[in-house]
Amino acid sequence: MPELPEVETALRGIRPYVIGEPVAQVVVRDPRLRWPIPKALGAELPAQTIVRIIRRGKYLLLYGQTGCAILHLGMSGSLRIFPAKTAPEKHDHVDIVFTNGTLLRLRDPRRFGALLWTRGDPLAHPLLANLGPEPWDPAFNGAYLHQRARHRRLPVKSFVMDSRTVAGVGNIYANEALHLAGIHPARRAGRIAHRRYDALVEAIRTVLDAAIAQGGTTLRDFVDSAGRAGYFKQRLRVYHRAGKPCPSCHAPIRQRSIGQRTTFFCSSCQH
DNA sequence: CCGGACGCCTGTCGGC
DNA sequence: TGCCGACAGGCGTCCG
Repeated sequence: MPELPEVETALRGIRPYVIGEPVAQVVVRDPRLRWPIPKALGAELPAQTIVRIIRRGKYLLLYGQTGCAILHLGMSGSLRIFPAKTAPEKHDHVDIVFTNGTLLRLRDPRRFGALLWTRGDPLAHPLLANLGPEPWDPAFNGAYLHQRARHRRLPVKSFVMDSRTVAGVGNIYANEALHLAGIHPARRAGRIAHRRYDALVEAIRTVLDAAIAQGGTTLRDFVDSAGRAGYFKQRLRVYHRAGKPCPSCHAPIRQRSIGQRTTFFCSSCQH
């Protein structure tokens, strides 16, 4: 599910409820996520206060005083704020209960998500150490992409979905940004001109900004911290729109698989 | 080093 | 109505 805009939506929703709140307890009903939830999380986080929350790519980092929780929502994860007495439902694997009578609840039906605990710098954790720049980082620009793509033969769509290239761009927004930039998703990354990479950087930022403004995209699972769906689905130009008219030229949107991921594009406007 | 394939897990949907 | 395969927003790991 969640790509950068959905994780950012989750962050903005939970932040006011979580920052500065002392943790009373951590309830782990099922530790079997992508990696087992470490015992240290439940042992150390209670009695601490969450002092800071940031997003890095698709990761959320919840900083306590002696360590940091690293959270990833995988394909189907979501975070909700509830009154502390609210009964859990199926797939509600973890609660972080605060002393003020609220809790932060992680639901993840497919359990591709992760919740880890580190005492060191979370940005140096192996899962985060090799992430590329954030999309709005000035270092993420056309020259950077053009340089990094040199001699690479993989499809540009796979190239931008590689988290080492840029953090946070998943399947939906890669499709959308490539359409906005007029670049065919199967084009070899090393055969795209510098100027077209300038356009792609702008397109990625535009699409992500717009999606965040709509509270993300809900295809099925995703809800924000208050349980509301995101509305960017209504603005999708190509994703899940096979056979429907291209918003630019009205030619039918095509669908094929690239890099084992479903890909949507307009063969008339994207080259 | 690079690019592609696989597998993790559960739920849903379409076709027969 | 029921069953069965295909597919789904991610990504670490393995293989050639």
